[in-house]
Amino acid sequence: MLKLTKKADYGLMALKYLAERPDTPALSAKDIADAYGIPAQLLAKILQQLTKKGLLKSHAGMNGGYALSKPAASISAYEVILAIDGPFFITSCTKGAHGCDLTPSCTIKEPLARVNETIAGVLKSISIQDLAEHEHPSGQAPEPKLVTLTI
Amino acid sequence: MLKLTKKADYGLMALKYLAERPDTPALSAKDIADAYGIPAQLLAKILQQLTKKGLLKSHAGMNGGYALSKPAASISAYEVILAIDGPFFITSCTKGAHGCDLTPSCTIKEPLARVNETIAGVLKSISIQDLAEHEHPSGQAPEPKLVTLTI
DNA sequence: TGAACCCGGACTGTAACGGTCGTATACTAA
DNA sequence: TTAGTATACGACCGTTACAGTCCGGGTTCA
Ligand code: SF4
Ligand code: SF4
Repeated sequence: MLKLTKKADYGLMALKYLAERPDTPALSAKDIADAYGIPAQLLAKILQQLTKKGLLKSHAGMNGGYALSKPAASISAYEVILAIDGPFFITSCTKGAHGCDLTPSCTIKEPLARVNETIAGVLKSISIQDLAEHEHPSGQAPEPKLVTLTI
Repeated sequence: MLKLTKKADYGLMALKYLAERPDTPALSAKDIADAYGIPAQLLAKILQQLTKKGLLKSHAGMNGGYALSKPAASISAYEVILAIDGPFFITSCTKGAHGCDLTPSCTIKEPLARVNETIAGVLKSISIQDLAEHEHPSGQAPEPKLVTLTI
């Protein structure tokens, strides 16, 4: 419950890895997979999905691989999760697929939808660059962000 | 991914239902289940868990049932989820159970832990009373809350 | 006593997740 | 031109967690 998919997890790791090496033209899926110990074939598929959604640019052939299609600061964790796992909802009453059948009688779906929106806001406010820059050696506090929650 | 369990969902509904009827001594699991269309046996087990965690008080026998053990304002959604689904983590590297095996090489677990903490904060700031009072007929905005996020 | 209620474990079907395999395609360096 | 390196894509499968059911107990009260 309320757990991130490992695929999304891996995707974030890969993007961070790319963000830390902005000068390299492209990195192959195998390179990134080896760097962390992620199953290579699985990572490959994840990167393909990210490419299809426009977050990455791919290049086949020798010395090919993947590169960010946007600056790291303008890629949010939300986009990544969305691209990999599809639209995400805290509850099962999504209106899209087969939602729960007691939607009409339910009285908490509106409040929960706000919570959903809030969490999405949290994810949206985190960029890949935030992840890549997470080293604060001198101990100074990084940028704190504010999220508003309205029940 | 990132989806609330239906059990937790049902638990929140039940607590809200109880919070709206503070005068009744006790309500049986079947009563609440019938009110919404939740499978009765399933709800029963959920309420038992909540009782074991101290969020509810139970009373067996005729005219028995469940009642809140605390005022609705002091029960957070976080507690409910925690009681039903156990300690929740966004990632799989919990250190408790069988976490993912690439924890040592992973470079994003600390930032994600902060995100986890933030989401937990969101849940903690929502009380059952907030859910029960969600009717704003006159259209006035309800209490907005602030959550700080530090990457 | 018995009806109405709580308690708890065992059990099962289903679907999503994590991961693998195989093959087709694209590019490029030699 | 050809070999090698890479992406692209779909099919496949084992495991696990979730949602729900069943049943044999205990309690309380009328
Ligand atoms: S309708 Fe209510 S019970 Fe059903 S998934 Fe949505 S919030 Fe949960
Ligand atoms: S260690 Fe890294 S990859 Fe593994 S679960 Fe934690 S965050 Fe995800």
